Amino acid sequence: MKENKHTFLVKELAIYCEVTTDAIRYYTRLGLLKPVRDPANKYNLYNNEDVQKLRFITRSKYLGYRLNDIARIFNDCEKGKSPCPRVRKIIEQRIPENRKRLEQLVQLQQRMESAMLQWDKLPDGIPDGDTICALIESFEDG
Amino acid sequence: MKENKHTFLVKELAIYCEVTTDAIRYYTRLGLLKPVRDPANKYNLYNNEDVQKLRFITRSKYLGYRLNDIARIFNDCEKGKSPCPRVRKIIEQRIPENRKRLEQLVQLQQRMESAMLQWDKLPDGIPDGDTICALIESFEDG
DNA sequence: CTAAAACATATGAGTTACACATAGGTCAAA
DNA sequence: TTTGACCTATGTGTAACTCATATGTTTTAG
Repeated sequence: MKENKHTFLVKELAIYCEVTTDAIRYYTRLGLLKPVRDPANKYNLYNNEDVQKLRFITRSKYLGYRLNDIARIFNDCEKGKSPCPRVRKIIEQRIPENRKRLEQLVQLQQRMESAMLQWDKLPDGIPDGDTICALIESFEDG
Repeated sequence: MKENKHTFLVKELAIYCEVTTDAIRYYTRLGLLKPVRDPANKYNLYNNEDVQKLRFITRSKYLGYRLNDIARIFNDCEKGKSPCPRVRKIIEQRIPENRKRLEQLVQLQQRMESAMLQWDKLPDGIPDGDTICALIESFEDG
């Protein structure tokens, strides 16, 4: 008995699922959500399936999936194919990617903090022909 | 006696400074580099000042500055104004921003790894009306 | 009844820093 | 002279929206 035929206008769906109307419209443009058009006024009518999909999108993004990953997942489902192998494969790629990105950001953070410390003792420079910014040009790693 | 009037074509500069020609052209489009045009063939001729600027760009990016930050820094210099106060202010903003981003990525990493572990024991699901992807929908934090 | 407020639509620009592709002009070597 | 390597400008694609614009619709207040 899941025949709950409730429909939502975009803002109602936004409030219900705690996302912005802009995001919903964007997902709709991408074809991730497929609302029915009210012929009277051309408004988009979203239903329970869209609620489920939208929640799925939110959860997927929370796990690092991108919108085009999600599009492919939906595609698998429409063809009656299990999306799970794809889902596993994507996360296996994304974990090392993210680890790398993380390490880069950690190092950037260290450089920035190190620069701040070094610069605390330095005066501001006046631009001459040789120097653009005394602070940046004097920075040394380590 | 720094009157070294050597000039570089784009690829020469690229090799000399270890950046791509595309990047140099992009910086040039943005106005960060201002090569002289050879009237004979309309090629861009970069000089020592451009070498200095290009190296400055590379160092600045290494410290987390963005191209439009760098544009403003160059602007200060052209007006004879010290860019240092701006440089300090930017890095003070960027450090907490980056820390926040870093924390988000750490948490994402934890979620992804946690998901991988949970999913190792789970079979692939077949799409039915209720489930899109059994793995993603079964994921629980913590 | 009407006018304004609050909602809806589509569409295009802006964000970041390039990489890549296209179409075409230039130059050196074989 | 042709070929290959170089140069130019310009447009597209990337990620996931947000914001702005112009315009149509529905509801509500006066």
